[in-house]
Amino acid sequence: MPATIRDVARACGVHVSTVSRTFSAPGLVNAETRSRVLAAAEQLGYRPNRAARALITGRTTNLGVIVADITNPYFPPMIKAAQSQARLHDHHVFVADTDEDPAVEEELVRTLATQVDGLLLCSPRMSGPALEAVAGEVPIVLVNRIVEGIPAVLMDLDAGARQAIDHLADLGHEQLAYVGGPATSWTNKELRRASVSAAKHRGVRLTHLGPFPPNQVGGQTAAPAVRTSGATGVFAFNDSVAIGLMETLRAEGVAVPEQISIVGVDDIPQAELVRLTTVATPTDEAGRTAVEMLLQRDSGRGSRGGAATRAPVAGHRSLPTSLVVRASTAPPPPTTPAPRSGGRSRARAHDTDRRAGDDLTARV
Amino acid sequence: MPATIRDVARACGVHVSTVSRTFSAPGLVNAETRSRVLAAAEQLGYRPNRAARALITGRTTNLGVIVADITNPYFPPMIKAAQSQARLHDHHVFVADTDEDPAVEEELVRTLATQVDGLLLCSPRMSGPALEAVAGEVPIVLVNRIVEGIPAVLMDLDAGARQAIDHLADLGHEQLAYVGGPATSWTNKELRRASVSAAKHRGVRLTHLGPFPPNQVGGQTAAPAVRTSGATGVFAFNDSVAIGLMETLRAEGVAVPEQISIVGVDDIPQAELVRLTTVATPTDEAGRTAVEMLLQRDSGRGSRGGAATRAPVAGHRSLPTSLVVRASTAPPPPTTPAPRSGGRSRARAHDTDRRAGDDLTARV
DNA sequence: GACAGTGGGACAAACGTTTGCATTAATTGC
DNA sequence: GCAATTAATGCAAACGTTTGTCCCACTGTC
Repeated sequence: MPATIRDVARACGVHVSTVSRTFSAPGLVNAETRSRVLAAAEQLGYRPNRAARALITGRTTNLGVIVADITNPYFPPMIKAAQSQARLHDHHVFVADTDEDPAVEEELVRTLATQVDGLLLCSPRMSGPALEAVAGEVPIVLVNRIVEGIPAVLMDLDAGARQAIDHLADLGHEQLAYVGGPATSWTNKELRRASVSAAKHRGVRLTHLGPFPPNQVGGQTAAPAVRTSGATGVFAFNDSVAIGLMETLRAEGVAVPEQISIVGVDDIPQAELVRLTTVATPTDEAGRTAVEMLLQRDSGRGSRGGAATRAPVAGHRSLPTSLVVRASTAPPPPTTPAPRSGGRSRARAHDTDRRAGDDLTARV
Repeated sequence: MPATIRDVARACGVHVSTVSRTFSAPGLVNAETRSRVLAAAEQLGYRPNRAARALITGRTTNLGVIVADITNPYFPPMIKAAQSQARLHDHHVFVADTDEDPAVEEELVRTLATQVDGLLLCSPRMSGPALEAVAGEVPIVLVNRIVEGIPAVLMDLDAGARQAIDHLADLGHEQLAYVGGPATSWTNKELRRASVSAAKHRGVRLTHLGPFPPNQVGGQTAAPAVRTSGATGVFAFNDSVAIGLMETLRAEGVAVPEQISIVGVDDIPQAELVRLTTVATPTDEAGRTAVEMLLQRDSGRGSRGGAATRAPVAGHRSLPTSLVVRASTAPPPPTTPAPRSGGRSRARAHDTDRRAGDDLTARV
C-alpha cells in the first residue's frame, strides 16, 4: 500500500535509480529532475523502506541500547541522551531491559545484533569472554566496564572516590566505611579499590562492608553493619543504597548527618529530594559519547566493505565526576574520637557554611 | 560475513526453501531433514536476517514506544513492561523521546512507521487529526488519550479523582483546589472534569488553578496561588507537581499536612520517599496491555493481506487506580472553617490512625 | 568535422528471505 | 496393480532498495 520508489519513478517518468540517487547522492542528478522527483515523492507520501535499504547496504541506521533495568533511575538520562544523539544522525534506537539477568542480556545482544549498526551495553553483567565473542559479531561500546579490546566510556571513579573520601576527611571523619554493591559489578570493584586508595592517601581508616543489592533494600540491609562498624562517615555504592541506609538509620534514631555522614554516587533525582551529598556521574554525557563513538567507528562500514575497513578499535573515554554537597554530611560528633586540630577547624568552617545557606547546593 | 540461509542449505545439501521452512513452518519438513538443518545452522551460527524477512513478509517483528520524556519517572515502568511483553512475542522495541515537542513526535512516528508492526503512543501531545492520519499508516495504540476510532488504554481517572476527593472530604476538608497540568494534556482535562464532578458529589468546594508545567517547578510556581486560594486540601495533576508544591510550602513555613493536605497522582518512586499520599496508576500494566492489543490487532496482517484482513478496531481499556495514603494528608486545622460534626469525627479517627502507624502505607 | 571529455540517466544485478507452484516419491484405496 | 492422495522437497519469483556499468547527447577543442 505505501508508495515505493517505483511509484515515484513512474509518476515522473524517470528510472528508479534516478529516484534512489535523488535521495542518497543528490549531487549526481540534474537540479530540475531532482525537484521533479522530490515533488512526486512528496505528493505520493513516499518514504524509503529501511528494511530494503538495510538489506543491500548492510547498514540499518539503527542502534541498540541494553540496560539492566530501565526503571533504575540511573539509566533513563543515559538512554535519553543516547536516543537524542542517535536521532541527530538519523538513527533510531532499540532499548532492551535484561532484568539483571546475564543470560537474557546475552540473548538480547545476539538477536539484536542482526538489526543494528552498533550496540551500547550499559553496565553489562555478562562475562568478559562472552562480551569479547559478541564484540566480534557487532560493533560494541561499553559503559561502566573495561574489557580488553572493546571501546568503552567510563566514569572517573578514581576521582569520584577521592572527592567523597576527601570531603569526609575534610569534615574531620577518621573512621569511614564503604558500603559495597553487588560482587559481580565492575563499578563496585573499582569504587572499592579507589576508596581504599583515597583513604590511605588521607590517612583515615576505611572498612569495607557488603556486598549488598544495589537498591534501597540493600541500604536497609546494610544499616546494622554500618552501626557496628563504628564508622562516622559512610561512602555508599550508589544513591539508592545511600538513601535506604539513611532512612533506616534515621528510623532507628541515628541522626544523619549529626551522628553519621553519608555520601552516595550518581546524583539521581531522589538524592536531591532527600538532600543527599553525592558524587554526580554524567550519565547523559556518557550516553551521548558512547553513541558518538559507535557511529564514528561504524562510518565507512557496510556489508561490501568487510572487516578490512573497520576502523581501529577506539580506546576508553573517561568522564569527570563532581561532588554535590547537600545535607547528609557534617562533621563527626565531637565526643568520639579525639579530633585532630587541622581537620576540626576545616570541619567547623564547612559546618557553618552549611547552616548559613542550608538550601544551597555546592558543586565541587 | 555472517552465515546466510544459502550457506546452511549448501552445508547440508538441501534447498534454501527447505531451510526457510525449517524455521518458519517446521511441520512441513521431514523430522530427519529438520534436525540436519538445525545442526548445520547451529554449527554455522546462522541467524535469519530480519531485514530480508521484513522485506518480503511486510512484518518487522518490531514495535515502537514513543514517550514525551524518558527521564520522567512516570514512563520507565511502562516502557519496561512494554518491552518485556514484546519480548514474550519475540519482538524488539524502539524507544523514542519527543522532548515534549509535538512536531518531533509527529516526525518520529512517521520515520518509525516503516520499521515497526505497531506503535505505542504514551500520553501523546499531537493533535487529534494528526493522530488519525498517522493511524492510517501504521497500527497504533494510545495510552492516556482518547481519539475517535483509535484503540487506547486509559487510567480510570474518574475513579482516581473520586478516591482523592473522597479521601480529602473524609478527612473533613471543605475547600479544595485542583492544581492543573499543561492545558494541552488530555489527562489534565479529564482529571479536572472528574475532580469537579467528585467534589460536587461530596458537596465540597473546589477551585481550579493552573495550568502549570507537569514537574516540580510547576509545583513551586503553583504555591502562591494555592495559598491565596484558601484551600486546605489540594489535588495535584501528578506527583512531581505535588512534591514541588509540598517542598515549597514547607520552605515557606506552611506545615504539610497540618495546615494543607496534598494528594498527587501516579505514585512515582519519589512519592514514597517524601511520604506523599497519591493515586497510584498501573503504568506497567498499561504498557503490557497496550502491547498485547497491538500484537493482537497485528496478527494475521502483512503486506500480502492488505487492509481487508485488518482486525476490527479494538476499543478502549480502562485500568483501575488506587489511593495510597501516606503522610501528606490529615484533617484540616480546627480553627478555619467551622467543621461539620460528621466530617470531623471521621477525620479524628483517620488522624489517630496515621499517628499510630506512621510508617504504614494503606492501599484503598 | 571528427574526437575526447563530461554530465545525466537507464539498465540490471544483487541483498537474504518467503512462498505459491511444480515435481517427485511414498502411501493408500479399490 | 493402478489411479488417487499425501508428504517432502525443489524451483523461481518477488519484496524495495542501491550501485557498478554502460549509453547517449551534449560541449568545447584542435
